[in-house]
Amino acid sequence: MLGRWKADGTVERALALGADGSRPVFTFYDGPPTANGRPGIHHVLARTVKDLFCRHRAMSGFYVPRKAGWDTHGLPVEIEVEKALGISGKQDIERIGVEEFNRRCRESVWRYREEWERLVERIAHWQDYAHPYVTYENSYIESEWWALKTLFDRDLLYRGHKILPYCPRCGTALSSHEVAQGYDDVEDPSVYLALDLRDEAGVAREGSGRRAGGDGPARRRILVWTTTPWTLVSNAALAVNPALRYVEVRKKSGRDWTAVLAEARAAAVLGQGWEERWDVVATFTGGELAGLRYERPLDWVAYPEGTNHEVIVAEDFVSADDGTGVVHMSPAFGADDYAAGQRHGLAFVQPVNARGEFPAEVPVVGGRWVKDADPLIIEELRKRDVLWKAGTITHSYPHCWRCDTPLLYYPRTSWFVRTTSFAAEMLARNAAINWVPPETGSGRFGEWLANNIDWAISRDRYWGTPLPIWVCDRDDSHRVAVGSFAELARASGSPLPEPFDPHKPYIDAWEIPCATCSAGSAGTMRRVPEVIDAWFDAGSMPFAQWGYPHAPGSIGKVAREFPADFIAEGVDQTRGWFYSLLAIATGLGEAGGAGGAPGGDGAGGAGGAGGERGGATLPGGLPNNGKGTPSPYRNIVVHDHVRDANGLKMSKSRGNAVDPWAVMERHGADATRLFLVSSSQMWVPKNFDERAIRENAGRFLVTLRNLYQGSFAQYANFGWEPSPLDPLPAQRPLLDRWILSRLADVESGCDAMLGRYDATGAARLLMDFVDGDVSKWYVRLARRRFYDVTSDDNRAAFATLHEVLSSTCRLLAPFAPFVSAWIYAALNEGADVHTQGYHLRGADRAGAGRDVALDAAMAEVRELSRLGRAAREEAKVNVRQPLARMVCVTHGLDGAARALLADLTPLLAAEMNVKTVEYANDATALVTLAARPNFRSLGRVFGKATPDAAAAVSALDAAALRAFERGEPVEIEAGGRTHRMTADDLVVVRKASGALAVQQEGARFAAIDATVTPELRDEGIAREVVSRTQRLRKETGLKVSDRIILRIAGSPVVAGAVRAHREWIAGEVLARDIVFPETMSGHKGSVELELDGETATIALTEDA
RNA sequence: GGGCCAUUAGCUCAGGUGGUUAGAGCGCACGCCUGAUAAGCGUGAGGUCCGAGGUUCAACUCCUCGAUGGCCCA
Repeated sequence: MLGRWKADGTVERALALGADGSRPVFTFYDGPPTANGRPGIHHVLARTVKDLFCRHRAMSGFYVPRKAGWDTHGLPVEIEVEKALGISGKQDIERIGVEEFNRRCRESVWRYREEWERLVERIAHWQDYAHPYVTYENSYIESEWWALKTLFDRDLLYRGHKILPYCPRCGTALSSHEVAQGYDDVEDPSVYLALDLRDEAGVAREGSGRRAGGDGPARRRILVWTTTPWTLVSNAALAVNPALRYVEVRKKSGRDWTAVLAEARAAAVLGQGWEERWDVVATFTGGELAGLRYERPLDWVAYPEGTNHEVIVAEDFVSADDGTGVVHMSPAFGADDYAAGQRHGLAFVQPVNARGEFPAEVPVVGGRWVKDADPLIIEELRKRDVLWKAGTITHSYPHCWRCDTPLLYYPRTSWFVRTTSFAAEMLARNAAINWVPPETGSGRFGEWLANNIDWAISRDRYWGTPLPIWVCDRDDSHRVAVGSFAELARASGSPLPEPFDPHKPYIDAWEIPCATCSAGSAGTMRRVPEVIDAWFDAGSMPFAQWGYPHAPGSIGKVAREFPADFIAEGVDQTRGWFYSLLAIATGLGEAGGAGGAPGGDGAGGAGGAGGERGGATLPGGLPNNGKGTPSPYRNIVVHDHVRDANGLKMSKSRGNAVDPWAVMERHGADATRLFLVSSSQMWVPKNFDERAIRENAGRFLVTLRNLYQGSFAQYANFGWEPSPLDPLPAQRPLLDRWILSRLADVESGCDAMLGRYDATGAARLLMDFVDGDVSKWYVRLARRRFYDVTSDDNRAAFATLHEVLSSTCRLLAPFAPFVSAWIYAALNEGADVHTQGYHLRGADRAGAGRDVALDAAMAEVRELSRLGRAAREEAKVNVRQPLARMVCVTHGLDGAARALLADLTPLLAAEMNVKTVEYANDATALVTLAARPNFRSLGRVFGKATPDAAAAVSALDAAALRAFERGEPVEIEAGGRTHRMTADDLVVVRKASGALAVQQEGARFAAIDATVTPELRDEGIAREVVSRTQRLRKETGLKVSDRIILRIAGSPVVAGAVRAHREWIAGEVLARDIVFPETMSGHKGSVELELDGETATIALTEDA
């Protein structure tokens, strides 16, 4: 198929279908993968999901733009190159030179591109890889510059501090991804301090606290816990939880001081049974403690002027799970601390250098590595009488994954997008997104948004989109953001070189005369050194993939294709791409609402605000194309990860990663795709067991192929092809109408499920249909009709099977594009299934819609035959032995279905190989009635007495039940209460009794009369002879149309049976004659038979 | 350390709002079929519903605590 597609340009044609504006647009955005790692099996899942829904929508009549993309910037790329060069850390990179380093990064990105593209082709992920967006290309970067400038101009981009995990040995901050690799259990100090509260306006005097006795002692202390004593040097505040209860306690043995701590921590800090040794002299809420002042433990470093310090603040993050419920705050060394410091204007003291050492001028610990300073600090605290107790604790702490140095949380200058200022808007937009599954949107993502903090987008690295902000060397408050390359040329006064590379180090050479400075003493503006977070690259793709707004035509493109109707990625993207898309789109706002807040109505799809060149009049936001919501994606499918067969994460180090190529080789792309979506819902973690591919999806595909090759193609050679001579569906036999009805039902079911992004449901529905209805029932029962080439009935059977198989291919195409294309083309003169409509509606297939009554009747027949077979099994009479009669009791059919059941009875009789089928009623001796109680209904009435009531219902006799069915009142008594039965309270079941072989299930049963009369026996023998002869024909290698002479020798019983059914046997096995020689001895190819205790020998010769 | 999700037959999975007999497919066993044959059909055996408490007349289902695995944070 791949070869044919390539030769025909099938993929390109399909992708372009409707691009001329003839179809409504259904936009897909591809989350860009990095090509500097090999694709794994989880990528096959991701690609399958993307392809599947896009393909379905394209087949359903949409134009589906799906531009591929590559993520090419960022730390992972840099690390890859560092490894390749055998270097580590920024010093090494600077030594090699940024120019050379970035050149290698640019190459490294494409290391596996070819493999990626081959895999994508192999799994038939139809996407435009010929024109991908690449995040390092100039037009992409320029587009981001526009976005960053837009944010800057709206005061949404600012410079601040961020506390980052930092490795003092490598001199670099680590990303969260890197930090996550380095957690390790270590033993750290566990230090409790008792700090003096200052005697100022106390809470007690406000009357809000409750004091148990006396005026309070002279000395009041508050208990504080920390595992990083070295940060006490920069202590600025203490934090309490406003909602927690705190107690002030006094030791019973000594009355000279008190201590304050969280009530919930008292037992842990003061010891079990603390109430016996301590008096509670007051209780407060954390909120009441806020505002109190205290003495800091160490005064080695001065606080900056005008800052707040040595004060108790209330913060929600303080927990009662460990420590004392009072947290030591050092804004320079903790993210929570820093945030609180911002809120309360706390002193920012940073007495540690970039190597993680205290400067020499700090007393006691000067020149020490911070961790080595801990013991000295503890000793100092003891001397100063602020140490309560000191011990150690084992907990997990992050370390540098490269050099194993403990990381410090360290303040770095960083650029931020002020996402907090539009967090509410993001939440509102999120609420309009259809998340699949919904809980990811409301839960994981929603909570993340609710706790949103400003987005730190700068990185002190090399290979990334440079932050286009120039700062004046005279006054660093003079800043300008550059929104396009033309603007840079204009501002700097020098034209762009050819070629122009906006990456480091070249971009850093561009200088701009400062326009803000007064004339004559103008400073020079230089670019800030940072590059930006690669997530900003990814999140900019809705517009940057088209070079919006600079590139010609990009404004129209974005107007038409923003926002996406559909995206699909793994859960790990929740805080990554899903967030960056939403944050950037929300921050940029809409172009129509001139410079203002998002929410203006926009230009109603015009999207043409501003000229496309010139920079000065670039649009101030993204278009609103009238799709109703400005969220960058309207539907999102979140899939989980693929784990190994034992449920463990796949990883290189474990060696359990699965090579997708090997899987393709062994099972094929179709089976793999189908397995991945059908085996379980994609949003639960999937355990990947290769054997399961074969057993499920693989077997299904084999069945489908057999249906086509073995049942259709083999006989289609006899000359059938679709024609107006075929009977209309309404004129076809019930069996045909039934399978077409089922097909119509499955079609609308699959279409609806894919419409709401339930691929697993659709796949299972379709697979059950093909296996259960088509293969196990329709084809089996209709098989004989395919052999008789001349009749109308034969035409009906072929037309029906052709329709069923063609439609199945269309329904299957999104899941298994190869087989479905192959079979469809074979059935339909080479037509391409992928450009067909997915779902044919009633009008396209006259008179072949859903027939509910027929479905119900056939379902009943199938149930009865299942029970009937079980009954035969029980009676030990095989199916080839004809029997006289079968007696059934049906269940739950309405009038229309009951009428159809009568019409289907010949089918049931044939399937059961019985002469007659009777439907029994209550009067038959075969049936007894019994009542099954409905606990749900009875429970409402009887409560505790439900079990008794149920017993009473079960005890009702047949007479009472008949009366009940006639609508006469029937009562039961239980728990001292009399209750008149309603239809909800019980189900009347018919049970079998009598002499026949009976199987039943619930209220339905089938009984077989297993009596074999001599006539039936002869017939059985005749059928047996036919069966063996057919086998013999096959073994002899005869064609199905070859004529034979059949010879039979055997007991009188056998001979009699054969004579009695001579005509029929001859017809079945295409025998010109049946002869009965005296002996078969020596006849080559003769076969001994044992027939129901009799023996016989048969042989055949071809009749030339 | 915190949050979220999962745990049902040997395997992969179903099991609205609690209702007494917990289902399906595969695998397995046994049998059937032999004009789909490296196929097709049927029957059967397999389950302390992860564990321990609790709520209830009634718990796979609700609550609490724990175990294991996963994800995301720190």
